[in-house]
Amino acid sequence: MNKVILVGRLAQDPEVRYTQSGKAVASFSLAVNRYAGQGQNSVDFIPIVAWEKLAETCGNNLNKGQRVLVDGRLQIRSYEANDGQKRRVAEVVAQSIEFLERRQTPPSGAAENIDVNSFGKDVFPDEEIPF
Amino acid sequence: MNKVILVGRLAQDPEVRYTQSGKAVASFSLAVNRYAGQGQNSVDFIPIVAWEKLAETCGNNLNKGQRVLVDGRLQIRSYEANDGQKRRVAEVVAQSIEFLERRQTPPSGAAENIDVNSFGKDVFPDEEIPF
Amino acid sequence: MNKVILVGRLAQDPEVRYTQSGKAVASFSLAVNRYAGQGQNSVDFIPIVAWEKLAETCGNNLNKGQRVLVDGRLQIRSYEANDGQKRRVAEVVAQSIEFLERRQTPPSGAAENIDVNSFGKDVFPDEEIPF
Amino acid sequence: MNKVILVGRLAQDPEVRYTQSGKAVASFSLAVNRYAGQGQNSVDFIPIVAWEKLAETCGNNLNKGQRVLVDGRLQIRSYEANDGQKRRVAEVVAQSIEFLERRQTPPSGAAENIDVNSFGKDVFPDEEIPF
DNA sequence: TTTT
DNA sequence: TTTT
Repeated sequence: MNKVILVGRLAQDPEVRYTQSGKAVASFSLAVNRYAGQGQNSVDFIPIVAWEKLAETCGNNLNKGQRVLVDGRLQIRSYEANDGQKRRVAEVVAQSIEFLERRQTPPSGAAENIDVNSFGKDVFPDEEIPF
Repeated sequence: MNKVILVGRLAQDPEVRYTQSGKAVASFSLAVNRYAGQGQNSVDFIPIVAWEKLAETCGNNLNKGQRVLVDGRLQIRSYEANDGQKRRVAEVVAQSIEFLERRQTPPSGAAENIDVNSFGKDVFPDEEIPF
Repeated sequence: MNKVILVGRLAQDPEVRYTQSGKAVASFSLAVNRYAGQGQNSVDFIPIVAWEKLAETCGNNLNKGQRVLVDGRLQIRSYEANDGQKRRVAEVVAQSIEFLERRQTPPSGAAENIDVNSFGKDVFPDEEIPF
Repeated sequence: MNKVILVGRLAQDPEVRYTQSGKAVASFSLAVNRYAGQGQNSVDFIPIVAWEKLAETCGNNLNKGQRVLVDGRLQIRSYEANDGQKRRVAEVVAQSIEFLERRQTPPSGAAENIDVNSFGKDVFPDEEIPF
């Protein structure tokens, strides 16, 4: 059991890249408000990653500022930093994303609440992420 | 909504420290197995933090290897590294912990499944964590 | 661990009643869309119950049609039906409710996304529910 | 979003039946302890349903008394009672089940913590359940 | 840095 | 109908 459920707003437009094997990967930062008691609210900026069809759905339908619900798992990934040091980064690998509002600037005919529940349910190994 | 639910085993005994204001903080790494398809299982080592009464319950009742269910929220914390650089670390702030098995080496009379659901439900601001 | 997380729309205005001891209880039915594959979507109407301050917040701020996120636990309650038979009903006891959109017909100055995370965290016994 | 996460013990051995179309369906009641404050613990007996491969895994590996974690969704199902009246029943449709302890009376070589995460992820319509 |  |  490794489950994460977040509601927040995209802090940026999703970036979609492709692995060498051709898999789409979307990544963005999610601003999640933290209720810290007496009017002292703060924010966590949480890195989100989505793969394959779900990645493309994100790229095509999500924009900075939009509110979403992300259902996924928390993953710790190791990478080599510029100074040659090994560092760890945590990110949420999205398994499904629910759109909680229509996009700010509707380009085509984006319906409210596109359900992507059927995409991206697969679990991926620590494949080469191109970023 | 910022919810994390994990089932895993303590990768180490909990360390309990105290803030300057006297609050207990327990921290440990949780080994969460990842089902990566065809017998290719791997692990995420996820940093867990608990506060106050829940921290003390952890210190008194948990040991390396024990399996627990952690219910909490995902938090990104900034700190200054040794080289003066600002770095971010993700950790799960436990709101409750369910013990899924009795401890390996029962010291007193530790019952199976001590329910700590009533402790530590509070949300803490980014207070000075002493580690 | 008994956790339920639902996103849906109120199928009706909340009804607020009071127990003999004076506790507020709100109840409503939540329409939760079910993604049933190939365009075959259906709905579950799930009974929600909220207590005390959270009940009052519901009564004052929620209306039929509004979309909310409910975080709670699943409870089975026994009652005696009109024909004298004992029957069981399942309901979700809300621990917190996040408003995912401003109300349809703003009466006062209802802000978007009122956070009620701090209310209603308590667990209630099977008290006499007045309905 | 319709998510339910429960930890409890099987109140009975799973019953496995088959629909007319040949799909396996397992059902059992899960005893979930409720922490009701001051030593006043009570229990919810929650109906669980599993389909197909997951149903068979349940039938072959689970017994009364075993502790499991159920991850699923809450579903309201209508049926016609013996007296001709329409009635509703709530049940949790399991999407995955994690075994939190080895079975009481190991028949073959049941390993601890068989991971069924890869089974039963599909969502089924309100198909004819044979019970 | 790591658990079974 | 019920688990530890």
